[in-house]
Amino acid sequence: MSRTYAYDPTAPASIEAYAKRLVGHCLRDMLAEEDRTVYQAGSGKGNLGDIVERSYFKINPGNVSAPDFVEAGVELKTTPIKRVGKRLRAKERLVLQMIDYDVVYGENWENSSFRSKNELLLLMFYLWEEGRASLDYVFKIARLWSFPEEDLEIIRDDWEKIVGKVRAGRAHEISEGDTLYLAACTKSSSGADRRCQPFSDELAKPRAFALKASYMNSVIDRSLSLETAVAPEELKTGRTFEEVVHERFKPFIGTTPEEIAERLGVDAARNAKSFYALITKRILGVREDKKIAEFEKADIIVRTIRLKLNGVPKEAISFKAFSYLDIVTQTWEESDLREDLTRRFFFVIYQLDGQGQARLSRTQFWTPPIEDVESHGQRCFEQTVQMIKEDRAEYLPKASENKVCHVRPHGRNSRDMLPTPGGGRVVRKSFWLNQRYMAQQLATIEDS
DNA sequence: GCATGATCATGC
DNA sequence: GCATGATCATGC
Repeated sequence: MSRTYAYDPTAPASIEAYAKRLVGHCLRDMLAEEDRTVYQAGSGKGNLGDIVERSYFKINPGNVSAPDFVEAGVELKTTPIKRVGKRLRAKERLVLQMIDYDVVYGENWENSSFRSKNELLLLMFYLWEEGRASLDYVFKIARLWSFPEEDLEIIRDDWEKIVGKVRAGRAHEISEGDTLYLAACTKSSSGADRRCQPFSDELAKPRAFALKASYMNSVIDRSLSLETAVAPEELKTGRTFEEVVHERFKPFIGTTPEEIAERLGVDAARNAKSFYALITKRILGVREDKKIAEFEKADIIVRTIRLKLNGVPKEAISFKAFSYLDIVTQTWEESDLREDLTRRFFFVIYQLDGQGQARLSRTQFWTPPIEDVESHGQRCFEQTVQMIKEDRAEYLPKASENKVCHVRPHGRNSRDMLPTPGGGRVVRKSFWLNQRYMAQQLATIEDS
């Protein structure tokens, strides 16, 4: 007998979309009458996590080593946050899994049950409030979470450290302070509860793998600062993410930024340097104080370009300033410049008329052609490094010397300087994409 | 009119 | 307080 779900239990995206329906609501709003009365009567006393699993998602997870949504490989975690001043903080650490001292010592990281069970989490954060019934806690964040590569490196080290103590017969000496993100927290019903460990006669406290509250705070920050522009349903129609994004801008083509601001209710000063960025966010349906989730996740650089009558951008495109001391230690292959030039860009392009009035012209995704990057980009980088090493940081490659990019000041003012390897100080600078080059690129990809 | 140098406004 | 993305100013 297959039961019917309000979501597709084999598809993480569908599970997440269903989970997000709970955001802004409490369980009392969402559950059928019979479910509510069960929990009010106390018979299903269980914590909020149990109620979410059984009554909201209608799953009945029992297997401790498999994820809750077995087919989708998704592990559901319901966890409280609290208000601290204006911010939302984790109320507690997030317990992921009991540590079985007799099993874990024989595992390695790659095939550990920790990894297989926690590969993809569905995090449901609710706002805990003093004195409220748990059915009335309001959910704030619902999202899939897989550990970013850089976090996973540290979590692996943490895991190794904890398992290392078990292997050394020192499970009784484990401390949460041993590790950075992943901790082995004590977990017992009674304080006197003790377990055997495989390589020592000493009894150890029962412990569980848990993400520290500080790590959960970073997850909360990363979740709240992002807002999705394109809903999963919009991609079901066979359109690509990029097509959907272009579509959003279409109704505004030919109109001025002032008109767009008016129509979308953007109340920002026209002279604000973030004016165009705000318009872009509003067109994509993202609030001002949020970042555009898809662009952040895909590392896409969003920039506004204003084209002069002759089709050349009014301004060059800057990257962030570099450190003279740091850049001379980089090789081209692993340089920040190469990384920047191999990223994808999303341009919102306005055309300026004879009076200097801008009108939205089109939007364009763009990645610098790799042959340009590996030739002109590399030459610009290597000349820059060479000249800095020769203590000539004042004379870095100019736009007239390179087809693709150049180096130019990029600081607060001419007194904003950074140390050079030669012991001097030179005005802070960065790489910039040449206006001419961008004009040529935008012209050739115009109708793609 | 463009290349280069200088600086601003904002958000974190 | 400062870095970043954006923009202004100037000199040829």
